[in-house]
Amino acid sequence: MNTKQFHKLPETFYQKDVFKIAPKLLGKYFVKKEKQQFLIGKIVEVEAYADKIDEASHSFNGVTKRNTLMFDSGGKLYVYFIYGNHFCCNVVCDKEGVGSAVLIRALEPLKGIEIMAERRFQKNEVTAKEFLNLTNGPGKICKAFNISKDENGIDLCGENIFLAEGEKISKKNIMQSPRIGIKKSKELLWRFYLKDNPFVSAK
DNA sequence: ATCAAGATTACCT
DNA sequence: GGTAATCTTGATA
Repeated sequence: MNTKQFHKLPETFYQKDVFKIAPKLLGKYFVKKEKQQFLIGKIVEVEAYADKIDEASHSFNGVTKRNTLMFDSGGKLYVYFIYGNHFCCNVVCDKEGVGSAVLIRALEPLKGIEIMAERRFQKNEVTAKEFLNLTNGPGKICKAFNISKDENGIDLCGENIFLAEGEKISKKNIMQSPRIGIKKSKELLWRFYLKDNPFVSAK
């Protein structure tokens, strides 16, 4: 298996408004190339984070040491550490100077499931219930895909971690809701997820 | 220097 | 459905 068989998303895909990109990420494949094999998950839930108008965003108050990548040009991976335990990964959007990114909240595991299971549950077989629980949350995705501080800033147009064309999603299957786990800017409906997909983190 | 909050998760009742 | 765990970051002094 090599990367040629994937239709990798081009740089131009990412250099647009975050609010346009977020729903388009649904159905795309999130791919990580590892020594042993590829890990692949279909994106089923995301959240958009913007600057200036978005009080919940890390970028709301301008550039800091942590959020610098959000202001970089689109097509990078922004990884941050939260609650003393978890990493979350985001797709940086728009042109340089705009502080926006899309949080990847849930994946449907497609390939490399044994590796994900080992990292999440310390065993390579999973029950049906555990399968649904593998990557249905931002911290769980990073654990299963072994993504941490070291992956912060990775170029999504490179060979290591990238997004690829996946399933075609019809508009009527895209649900919209308030974002999860935030206190400010709750009124913005910037969470997008696939209707009836069992790997979505919450209703 | 100090401190409170946080884009979560797992485990409990 | 509620909450403890856990520690980095950014704001304030």
